[in-house]
Amino acid sequence: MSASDASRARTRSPRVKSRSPSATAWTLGRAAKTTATTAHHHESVPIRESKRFEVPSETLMKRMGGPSDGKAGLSGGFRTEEEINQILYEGSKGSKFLEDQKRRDKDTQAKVDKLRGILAKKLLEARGNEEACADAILAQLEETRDLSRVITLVDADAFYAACHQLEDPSLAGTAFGVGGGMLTTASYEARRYGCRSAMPLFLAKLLCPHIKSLSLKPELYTRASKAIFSILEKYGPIAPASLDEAYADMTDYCANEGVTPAEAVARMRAEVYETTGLTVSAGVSPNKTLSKIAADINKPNGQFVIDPTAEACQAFIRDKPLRKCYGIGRVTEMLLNGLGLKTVGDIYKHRCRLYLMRDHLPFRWLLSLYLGLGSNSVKRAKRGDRKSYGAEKTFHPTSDRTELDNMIKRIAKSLAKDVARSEFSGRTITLSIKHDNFQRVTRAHTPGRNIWIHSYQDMVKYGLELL
Amino acid sequence: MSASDASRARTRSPRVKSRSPSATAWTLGRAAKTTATTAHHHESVPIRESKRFEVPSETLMKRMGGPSDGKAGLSGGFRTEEEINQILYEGSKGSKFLEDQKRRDKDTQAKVDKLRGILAKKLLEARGNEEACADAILAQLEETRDLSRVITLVDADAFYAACHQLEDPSLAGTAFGVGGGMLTTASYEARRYGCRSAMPLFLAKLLCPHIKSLSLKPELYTRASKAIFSILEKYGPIAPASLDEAYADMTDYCANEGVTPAEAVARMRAEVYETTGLTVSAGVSPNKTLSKIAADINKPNGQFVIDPTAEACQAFIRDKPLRKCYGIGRVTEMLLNGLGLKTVGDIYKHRCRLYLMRDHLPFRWLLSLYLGLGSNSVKRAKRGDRKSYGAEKTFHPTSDRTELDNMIKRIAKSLAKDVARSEFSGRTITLSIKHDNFQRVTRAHTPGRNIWIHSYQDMVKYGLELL
DNA sequence: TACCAAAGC
DNA sequence: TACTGCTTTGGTA
DNA sequence: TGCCACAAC
DNA sequence: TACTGTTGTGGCA
Ligand SMILES: Nc1ncnc2c1ncn2[C@H]1C[C@H](O)[C@@H](COP(=O)(O)OP(=O)(O)OP(=O)(O)O)O1
Ligand SMILES: Nc1ncnc2c1ncn2[C@H]1C[C@H](O)[C@@H](COP(=O)(O)OP(=O)(O)OP(=O)(O)O)O1
Ligand SMILES: [Mg+2]
Ligand SMILES: [Mg+2]
Repeated sequence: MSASDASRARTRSPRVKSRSPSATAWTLGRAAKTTATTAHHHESVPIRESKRFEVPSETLMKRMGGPSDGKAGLSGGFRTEEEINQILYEGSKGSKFLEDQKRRDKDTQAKVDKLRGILAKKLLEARGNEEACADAILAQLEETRDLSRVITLVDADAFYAACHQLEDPSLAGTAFGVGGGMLTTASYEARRYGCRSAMPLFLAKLLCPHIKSLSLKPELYTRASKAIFSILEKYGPIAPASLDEAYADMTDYCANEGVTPAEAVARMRAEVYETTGLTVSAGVSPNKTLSKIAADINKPNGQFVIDPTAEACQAFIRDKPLRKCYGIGRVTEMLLNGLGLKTVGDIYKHRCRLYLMRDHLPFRWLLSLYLGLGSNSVKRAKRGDRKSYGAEKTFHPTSDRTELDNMIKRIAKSLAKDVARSEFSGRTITLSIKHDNFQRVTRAHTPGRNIWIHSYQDMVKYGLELL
Repeated sequence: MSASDASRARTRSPRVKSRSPSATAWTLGRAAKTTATTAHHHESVPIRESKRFEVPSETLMKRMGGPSDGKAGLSGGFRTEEEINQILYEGSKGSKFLEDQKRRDKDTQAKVDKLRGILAKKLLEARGNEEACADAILAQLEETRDLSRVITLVDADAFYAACHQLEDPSLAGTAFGVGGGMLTTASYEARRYGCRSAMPLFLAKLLCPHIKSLSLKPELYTRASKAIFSILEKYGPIAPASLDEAYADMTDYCANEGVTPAEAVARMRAEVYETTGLTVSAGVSPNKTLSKIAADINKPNGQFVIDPTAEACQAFIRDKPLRKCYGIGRVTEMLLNGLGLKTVGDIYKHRCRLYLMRDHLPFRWLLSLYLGLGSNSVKRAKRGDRKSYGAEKTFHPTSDRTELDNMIKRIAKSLAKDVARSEFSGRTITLSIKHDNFQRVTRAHTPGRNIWIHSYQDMVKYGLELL
């Protein structure tokens, strides 16, 4: 940090954290690293074996599938997951992205090791009452079970792709993806080859050389989204969860119409299709947690209903891999794997050790997952509830500070425009830089409790000086 | 980093590691942290219990004794170690130093947890042949045992203090320490109160209010050191390990004079005392590792001889706490404790798990420790072997960059003088800054394989620009 | 409050 | 050759 | 090579 | 109120 930077930081930036130099030292050494020294008392220690030939670990290979992989259980394709991951790995070899994936994999492995260590210690201190404690909590959670409502999750099939297909019906049945350079989704035909959301086009082409890619058309999706939601609303209160999915509370509809949930949802899906030309899939159960998982089961253009009984709920979720649950991603899955859990049912099997680990894991949430419990509150968020607006752009790596500054300013302008249009204002401005090794640093500043930021000038004034 | 820094860095400094910005993002948020949000699917999860009342951990309390504590088994004082640590803890409460100790303690605990986790995993994969493998290596190491030499470690008693006492005999029997503000050593009388090396004076006074502190007089110690070593040389080749301790190979002396090692060492110690007025303690065994530990046993002014048999060597070291071994400090001790080892004998008991952990621990070195093996090579380092020179100074924390720069330059001058006097030159210059929270950052630079640094100008030119 | 990791679409 | 852009949550200091 | 943690006196 | 100064080793990226 230069002198001028330092002084600015001192007068204003809180991120210095009152850490001041209190000593300095110089060392002048023959070399940065001294080789082959006789290590005093270690003289008799033989040299450690050198590292083995590098072979990608199983967990790293799983990472290759991208974030969406493992969640949506794709099947019926030309290749197995292993073959797909192998191709992706070969195609990624030597890239900085892969290096970053390796780093993350190592970090996660380290977390797993640490957690297992804590478990080992806790097991020694176990008092023998863990099962009783866990069971007591299970009983307490069971008390809260509410089977009275019909909660549906509706999720559009290959949403962006379907929207484009509406515009251009000749796309039907062809392999294509949406997004320039990076796929946001892939048509079901493309998925058979292994193409997925969040996959770069150049890799998708390794899997499916004839894949076509379409540019993003955001207006298309918001329009379709509104069309879908306005139909859903006829069946009960809804809570949109993203552009292409929403929860609906269809309890009253079923009661009023005297139809089963299955029938009600079938009607709703049919109406969506007839009105918009889009197919949606749905999951139905007494709560959002289960419905979310259920919606994936008969995708695309299907539905799955879980009977509103405690038994059906538990039976449904018991054998599901933990990764299927909303909130359990790659890392949490590996952590739980490390403790010996693979499926939701294992939560019960290992409730003792989970109880011991309750300070390090969301214990009660896991138990309620096992019981098939979940929230059934379906409330539409108000527009004013939105917490933040952001804008981001990736560019060719640059080490030219001026060029960087220009980029930063351009993004700020774009955000400012967005914010102005929505009449939003905030108190904390955050600037984030992604480096070409995919590491990110963020710098944030809150000028004051009552100081609201809206304009481009404000953003740059407060944000850009953070570096 | 400012524009000017960045450009300089690009042209010269390797520490940028080719990490260039590749994306920027802005986020404008309502607040830095949003409170009491309803967490989608986690809604039914109750809030975690808040942290317990803060009470210092056992390991943190052990830290209070300072680095020397636990190594040198002080005993016969007025207070127990626990009482001493309690007083030191109270005296340190609220200080940044203590915060740093807490941080380090936490880091170490995390390491322990991680290691235990790895162990747990390895235990699952255990193939059952670990004992055989370990025993094979033990046998192989046993082959290397060499009992033929008489290796002595001589270590002066309360060295700096003793030097001062020679100058001022009235200090004899009184409680005093050496060092302004920070004690480098304490007289044996002061040690009875708990005063130790590396203890700040203000804490020493809590333990021993009448302690006197003397300023450092480096010439005194180097002179005394030379005097001692020149006597040791009469008894065989020596290898100084610090100002106040040296290894001596007395094999030939014993053979030529026809005396036992005990008698030879007694003579040597007597001669040192008669000539210099300083008492030294000594350990004798077939290797440096054992002699080092042995020298502490009958301190002060005593000696301990280990018979040159495999049995005696093993019996001697078996029940010693691991911490007594050279190379096992606070962290390594805790790591080994975490694996269930406390004494050197436990290395054998747990050789199977140590074998499993051989990639994460110095396995063979630990085994040879258990066997009581060690190097017996006693070679005096040549003057030209020295690898680095350094200088460091602690000052009142400052956030004034100019003041800091001045300090940095002053230290560089002091180092340059030292280096000039010794006609040393090096290729890597390192600048280190200690902050008031005791965190350190270091920046190093090697201008080139054939570029040698000696002058103040070189140091500042290459070093100061590192920040 | 600030920073980062994880998770979702 | 090449790996997005958006929002939210939770842990930690 | 550069950076940090650990260890020792 | 307050917690050094010097040298060396070893792991990791
Ligand atoms: N990683 C991503 N980056 C950007 N946009 C994404 C990403 N994942 C999904 N989207 C967009 C495009 C998707 O069509 C839309 C809905 O996502 P999602 O429901 O998960 O998949 P999908 O609707 O395309 O297929 P399906 O639901 O049939 O599995 O959100
Ligand atoms: N942490 C330290 N910082 C600075 N100087 C130290 C430190 N520890 C020791 N010294 C100096 C002062 C000591 O007198 C000298 C020799 O150290 P050492 O042999 O460990 O203790 P000692 O000789 O003072 O007592 P004894 O050997 O009797 O236990 O080195
Ligand atoms: Mg969808
Ligand atoms: Mg000594």
